[in-house]
Amino acid sequence: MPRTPRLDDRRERLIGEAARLFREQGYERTSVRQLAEAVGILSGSVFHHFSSKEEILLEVMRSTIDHMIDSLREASESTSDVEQRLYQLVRTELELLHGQTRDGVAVAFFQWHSLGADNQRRILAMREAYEQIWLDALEQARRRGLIDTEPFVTRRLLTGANGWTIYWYQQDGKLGLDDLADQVCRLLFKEPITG
Amino acid sequence: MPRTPRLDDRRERLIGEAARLFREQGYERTSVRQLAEAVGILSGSVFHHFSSKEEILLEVMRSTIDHMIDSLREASESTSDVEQRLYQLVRTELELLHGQTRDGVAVAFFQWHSLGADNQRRILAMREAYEQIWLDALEQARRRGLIDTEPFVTRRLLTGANGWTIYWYQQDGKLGLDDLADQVCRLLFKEPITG
DNA sequence: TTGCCTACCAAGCAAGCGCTTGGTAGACTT
DNA sequence: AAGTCTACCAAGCGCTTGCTTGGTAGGCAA
Repeated sequence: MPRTPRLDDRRERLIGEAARLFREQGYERTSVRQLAEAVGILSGSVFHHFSSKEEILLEVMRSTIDHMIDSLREASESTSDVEQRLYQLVRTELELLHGQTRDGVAVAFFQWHSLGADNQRRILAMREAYEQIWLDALEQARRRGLIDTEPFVTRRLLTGANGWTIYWYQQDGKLGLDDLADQVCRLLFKEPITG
Repeated sequence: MPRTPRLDDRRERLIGEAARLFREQGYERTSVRQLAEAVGILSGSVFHHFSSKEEILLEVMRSTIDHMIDSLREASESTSDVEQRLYQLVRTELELLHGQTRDGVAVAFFQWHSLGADNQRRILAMREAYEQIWLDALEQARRRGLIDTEPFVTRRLLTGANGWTIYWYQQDGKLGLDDLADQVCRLLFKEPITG
C-alpha cells in the first residue's frame, strides 16, 4: 500500500467530502477532525493540503462556482430563442442544485456568511460572471415583452426561489425537475412556454 | 441601583439581543459570553434564565413565529378580495422580514438547522399555521384563475424569494417595500393588481 | 547510495466553548 | 425580625476546537 496514491488526489477528495459535510451539517458544526476521518487521515494532516479550515470552504466554493459558470454559459448558448434560453437557465440552476454537484452548490448558495469579510468579497466577485448571464437573458426577455419585471430584482427573487428548493424539493417525489422548472417559468412568464 | 430591575425584563432583553446577534453572526458563531455581555451580565448568569443555549434560539423562534402568525392572520382578514389579500400577505411578509422584528424573523427563516432534530420538528409544527394562511389564499386565487401554478409549490418558491431578500434588499434604497411587494406580485399574478 | 521531497502520523498546545457550582445582596413575604 | 426567593457574581470544570511541531516512511532523481 503506497503512501502516495496519486498527486493531489487527496486534496480533491478532501474538497468533495468537505462539500458533503458542510452541506449536511454546516461549516461551523463540521470539525477538521471529522473531515480528516472522512478521508482516512488524521486531523493535523489536513493542514498539509490547506493552510486553514476557511481555505477549505473557499476552495469548495471556488471550484463549484467555476463549474456553475461553465454549466450556465453552456445552457445560455444552447439556444438563440430568449424564452427557451431562460427556461434552460432555470432548468440548469435547478440541475446544479439537485444533481451530482449539489453539495458544493448548496454550500456556495447558503454558506458564504461563514467566510471572513475578505473572502466573502472574493466569492461575490466570482459569482458576478454567473449572475451576469442571468441578467443578460432577463434583460433580453424584458425588451421583448416576455417579462414585465426589473431584471435585477427578478434575478434576486429567482435566486431565493431556486436556492430554497434545496430545503424542500425531493428528487424522488412525483414532481420532476422538469415540472419544477416549468412551475418556475410559469411565474416568470405571463404565457406558457411555446415549443 | 436595584439588583432586580423588573420581573422577566432581563429575559426579554436576552431574547432580543440573541435575535440580533444570531442574525448578524449566526447561532454557532455567537457565544454565550458575548450574549451575556450584550445585556451586561456574566455568562453563567444566562443559565439562570435559560437551561441551554439552544433553548435561547428556540425561544427567539417561538416568540417570533407567534408574532408572524398574528401579523399574517390580520393581513389575511383585512380584505375579502383575493387578489388584494395575496398582495397584503406578500407585503406583510416583507414587512416582517425588514421591519422592527426583522432579527427574529431572519433567524426563524434561515437558522432552524442549528436546532436539534426534536426542536426542528417543534418549530416546523409552529410554522404550519403560518403556512396554512398562505396555502388557503393561494388556493382561492387558483380557483378564481388568478394564478395557474400549484399552491404548494408556489408558496415554497415564494418563501425562498421573499426570505432571500434579507441578503440583498436595503430599505434605504430607492426601491421601497411597496415597490418590492409589487414586483413579487407581478410574478405571482398574470395581470397587474386592480385597485 | 545518497539526499531531497511529498504526504503523512503522533502528540499536544492555547484558546474558547457550554455549562455548573457555591455563595450572596437585595427585594418580598409572613 | 426571620425566612424565602430572585437574580446575579466569581471561579472554574471538562471538553472541543483549529492548528503546530517534530519526526518519518516511501518514492524519485542524481
